[in-house]
Amino acid sequence: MHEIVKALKALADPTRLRVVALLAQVPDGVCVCELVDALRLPQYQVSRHLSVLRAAGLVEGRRRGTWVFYRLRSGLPGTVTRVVRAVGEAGTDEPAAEDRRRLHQRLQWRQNGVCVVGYAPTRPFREIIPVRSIPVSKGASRHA
Amino acid sequence: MHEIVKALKALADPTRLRVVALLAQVPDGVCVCELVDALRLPQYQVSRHLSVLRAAGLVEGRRRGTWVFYRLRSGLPGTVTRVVRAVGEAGTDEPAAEDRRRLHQRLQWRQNGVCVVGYAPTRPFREIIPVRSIPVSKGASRHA
DNA sequence: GAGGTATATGTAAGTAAGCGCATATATGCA
DNA sequence: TGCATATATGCGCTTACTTACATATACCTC
Repeated sequence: MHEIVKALKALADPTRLRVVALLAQVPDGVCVCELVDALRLPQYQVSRHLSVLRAAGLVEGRRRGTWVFYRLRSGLPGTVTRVVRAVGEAGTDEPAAEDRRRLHQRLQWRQNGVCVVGYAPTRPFREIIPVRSIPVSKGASRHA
Repeated sequence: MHEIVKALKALADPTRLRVVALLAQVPDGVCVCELVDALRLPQYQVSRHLSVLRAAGLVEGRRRGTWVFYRLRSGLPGTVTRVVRAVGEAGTDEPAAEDRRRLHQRLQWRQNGVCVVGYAPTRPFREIIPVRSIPVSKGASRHA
């Protein structure tokens, strides 16, 4: 019961719902800067929300070089999984569609399946552009 | 999206989870005093939590004489329904079982399918006993 | 090591949520 | 009308959450 409450508390926030909806789109994981672009939120806010989700056991992050890729955790208790899945499918509605659009646009910039561009430095948000060229480091091509 | 956040916020509380798990047991509804006995919580707390769930659109209450019967609302958005259902099934674990046991014991006291006894006046909680005899009023036998 | 980029976090301020007590409202009955 | 029971709610207090800014940490490249 307590596990579920933790999960629900973590999910009971519009921004975190958006994050989960996006993560549900990319099973292999999304890096923070990609989320920043898709959500149009300041980086520290995205990180903070991710840490809440992580503390609740709903997501896990894996470092790959400078970047950290987050994805939904598998192997959660049945009830939690059902809730997360239901929430992930909430991407069927209005504003989530915009997030998804921006995310998929951003994913186009990946090289060898990994994120290689930063996020737009400051608000006001402008269209996403590649920031620098490929710093692909050792073993970068294994992920995704 | 906002509907879901409201629902999740309402569900993200251990007591309200217990309430929902109990309501999921009795589709026709449970009166407040029955919940008070099953949950072993002060009446004002149960009422308050029910009002939160009601404000979130998750439950509805119908008056029948002095009593108010609450039940899970039907016809919610798909995602919300899935979440509520998942949460309702959370009754599979530990402390929820005790709640269910007490609720079903309490439901035994019903006459013609309606609640006719009050709740144990004050804590410390003792075993549930009928408080007074049948005040069944007009049309009371239709419910449940 | 220096410098740059990506990500995380300490902290302070504003806001919301929960609890307890008392009390109000609503209904039934005499 | 008056009393009793069931339920709801206003209020103060405390605690938890959210945000924003600044800054720290981690990693890469040179």
